[in-house]
Amino acid sequence: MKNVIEAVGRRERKKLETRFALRRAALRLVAENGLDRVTVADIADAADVSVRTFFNHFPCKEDALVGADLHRLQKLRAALTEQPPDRAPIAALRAVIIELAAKLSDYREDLLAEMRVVQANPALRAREMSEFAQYERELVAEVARRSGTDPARDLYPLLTARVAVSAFRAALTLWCTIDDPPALSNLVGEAFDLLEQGLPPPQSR
Amino acid sequence: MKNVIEAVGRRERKKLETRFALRRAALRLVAENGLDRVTVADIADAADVSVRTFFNHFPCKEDALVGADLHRLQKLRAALTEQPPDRAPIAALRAVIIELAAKLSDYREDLLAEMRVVQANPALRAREMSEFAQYERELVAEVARRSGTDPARDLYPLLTARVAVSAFRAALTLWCTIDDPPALSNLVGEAFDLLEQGLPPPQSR
DNA sequence: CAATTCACTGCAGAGAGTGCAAAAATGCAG
DNA sequence: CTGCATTTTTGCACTCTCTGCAGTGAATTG
Repeated sequence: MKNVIEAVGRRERKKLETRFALRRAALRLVAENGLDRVTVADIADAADVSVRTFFNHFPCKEDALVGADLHRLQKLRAALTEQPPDRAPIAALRAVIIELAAKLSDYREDLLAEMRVVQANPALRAREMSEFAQYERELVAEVARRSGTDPARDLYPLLTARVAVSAFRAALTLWCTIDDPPALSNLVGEAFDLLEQGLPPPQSR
Repeated sequence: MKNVIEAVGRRERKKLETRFALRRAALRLVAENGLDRVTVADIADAADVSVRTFFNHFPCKEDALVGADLHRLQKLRAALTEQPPDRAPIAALRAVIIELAAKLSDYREDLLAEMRVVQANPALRAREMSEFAQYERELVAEVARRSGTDPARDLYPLLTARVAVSAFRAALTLWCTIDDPPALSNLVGEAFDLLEQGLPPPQSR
């Protein structure tokens, strides 16, 4: 939840303001009372706008809480495309995901708050999962291109993309969960190390 | 969608009948018209029961279409617990998931139909994803136990469980997608082979 | 053949979400 | 500053989802 509002005109700025106000209010209320004990009317009231305005910004209550970031998604795929073509897909994925991780490091508190709310509500978990699924789908196509395989006939691209996202998710979860965590990028690196070693059991490390 | 109704009394049998009738009607109608052009009333009518009855069987419209199978979930975890303790977690996961795959082989047609509907509707995809997330959570705990690690401090169990589910999903997707596929168990085995080799790029295979 | 259990039903009501047209705020040219 | 176009916000009517409750009838039990 970035408060950094870098828009130009007042109109755009105000629009973003109400959007963030709604998002903030939604997160706060749901954290306090639980998803199904908060109505859209409550959220709109707390943000001091009408219910209709809420639905102008978000198609449904849940989207005010999880909000998929399409912009980031496209940038991720672009970054992957720009990786050197001789790099193995799993290595290329590692590089771009570590890059992404570096950008997230500043938002640990916000991510933590959001994660708590999401974890507590199955309906939100479902949304978050499908957000990650979007990432997977984008990456599958790119892995297929890089490796010259057909995702409709070969397991490799599907598996590799999904596994990479799993690594990111695992690192992110741990990073938000534990006290005094190492850098997110390091955790992501660790996860990819494990992957590239074929997930050896911890005893043999 | 198994028509195998193995219940005892007439009452139970009829209950299952209406449940399956609702499920069938829901799948058919949504396949034909799309999720948001089908109301619960439509589904109930098609299954010749009241709307209220629909909600006695399913908490929401979507659940009539994806239906998480808690029974299977518990059996999977139990199977994992019973694996020999000296087996590496990834190998134990492989074994139980291949076992699960074998049980699914008979239902390819039904799974395919369901998958088509699910793929076409983001809201259903989200639900399916969260169903898989349930699997992940069950498996995390068991991997942690087997490997003596703490899922709150170590990446290993989280990553391993999620990656195993990714392997299963990737195999399942491919199995339902391609014409004349190999046995699902073989695809799952292939996926785990790739994992245990650290996802080598296809050129080096 | 009672007595009980349980799936099913209808109804009333709260909440989610949409379409539409009017009102308010903003941006811009003269 | 002033009028005009654009965009955001708003209220209203409406459909659909989902829940609680009370009642009916068929299946089950003894």
